Amino acid sequence: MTARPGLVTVESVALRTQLGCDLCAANGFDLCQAMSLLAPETVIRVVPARRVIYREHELYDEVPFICDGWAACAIRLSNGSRQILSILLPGDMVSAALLFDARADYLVEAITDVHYRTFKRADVKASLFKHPDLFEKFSKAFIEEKIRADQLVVDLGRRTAEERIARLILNLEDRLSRRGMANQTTKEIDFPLRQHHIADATGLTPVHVSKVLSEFRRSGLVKISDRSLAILEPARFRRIALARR
Amino acid sequence: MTARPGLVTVESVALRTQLGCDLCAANGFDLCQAMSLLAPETVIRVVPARRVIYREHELYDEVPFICDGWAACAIRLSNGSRQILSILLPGDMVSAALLFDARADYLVEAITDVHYRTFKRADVKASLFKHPDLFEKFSKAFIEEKIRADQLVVDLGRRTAEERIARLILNLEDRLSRRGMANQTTKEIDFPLRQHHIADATGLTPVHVSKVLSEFRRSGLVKISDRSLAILEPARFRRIALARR
DNA sequence: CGGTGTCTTGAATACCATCAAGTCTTGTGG
DNA sequence: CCACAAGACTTGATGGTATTCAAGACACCG
Repeated sequence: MTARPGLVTVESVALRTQLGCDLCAANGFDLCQAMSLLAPETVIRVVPARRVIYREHELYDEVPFICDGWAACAIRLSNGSRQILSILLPGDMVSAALLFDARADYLVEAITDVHYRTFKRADVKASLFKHPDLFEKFSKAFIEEKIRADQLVVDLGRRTAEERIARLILNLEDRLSRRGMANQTTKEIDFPLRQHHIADATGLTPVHVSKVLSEFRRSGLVKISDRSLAILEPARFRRIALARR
Repeated sequence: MTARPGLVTVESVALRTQLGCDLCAANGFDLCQAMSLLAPETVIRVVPARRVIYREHELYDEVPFICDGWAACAIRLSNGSRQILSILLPGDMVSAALLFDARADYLVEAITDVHYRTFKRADVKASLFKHPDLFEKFSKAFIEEKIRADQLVVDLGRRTAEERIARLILNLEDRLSRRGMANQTTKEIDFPLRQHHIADATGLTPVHVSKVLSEFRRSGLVKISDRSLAILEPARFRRIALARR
């Protein structure tokens, strides 16, 4: 998910055709790979950080998948505040809900430079019936999405700021590891999130996120620098996140 | 969803066989009705209020549907606090996640006396492939579930206590109306929720729920008495719930 | 070099939790 | 049927967590 400047053109959206998923940062993660086998030739769109990929209240007949980079799927309120529903990593489908509901009120925004591709809603649905194994993969992805949403509800409803932030970080670390995107030895991960992303994902304010993270650093739990993160004391950190399982 | 004492036996779980859904309080709501056509003969279980229907960490090969009464689907933390993920009304499937994941950590508890039936996981999955229209209904139900979960995330992350409670009430009123379970003229609805249910559903404490509801009553917004509820000033009430859309 | 975005820190405040006491209702067993 | 226990709700006092407001440091970019 490091920037690949060569592909980011002056255009807000650059188009690029290629076979397969040579660039896939997620090492052929599950669902996206399975879909790619059925539709190997697609355009891959490239957008710079902070740009909107998917705007609420607009109609799309496509579902985006993240090939490279980080993005955020959020809901925006009329007063400007936002709640991030999920941080999207390479290999992630934006949301299974988009497959069946063309008018979901999601706002998807690139966090880093993002490469993404799309599959046509109708194509995906047709494939589901023809390929039971794809159906299985798809169901699993959807269930996982739902379970994570439910966990987020518990986090926001019943956990403190410290717990929420620690859990977010551990969650990301876990998801990156499963993609082979965490440094196996140093346990260091790319961490392009701004503090306001963390705030929007945890239902807090950027100011308070700053204070909690400072406290984490001061007590030697984590190291955050230069858009990368390392958990220095995994055991103690996990204890914060899982204090109340 | 009023109690039907005749069916509640001394047993904690009474069994009763019947054809179709004569008792269905949801007037043949959507998904459950569709399933019933495929499997008309089932047992209907009856449990008294406050009893557990589905316990976390246990394995089931069945998915429960609510025929009559109210239930709550929650996640419980080790310190005893709970977060209710959804209030289940007649016609509701407990959670589509149970269809694909036998080990979801949900705790389902009866709020009123509850009649429910179950369908075997394998049967449902098989039917999905054979009957595309059922697949459609099912997908819709799942998507709705997800969208409501996402909305709940926004509520807990970005809304005040007043907004959360008002939205919960309006949500329930809406869902009951669509089932023909709200009094068309008086706009009154059965409202068996205890304040601790509201607290667990909104991420608040029972004490604070009491204070907010008292304020709602004092300002003439709602009337709550005898386990039923009426929104006295819908316009003003909606303004609280939708202040920030 | 101004502008914008990011982060930090401190002070004041708001919102909601916690604690506690008391009322009232509901259910239960003697 | 009564006595007692448990659950449900209310209200006030107090406290803690997180927000809001504000100001300043720093980096990056055009």
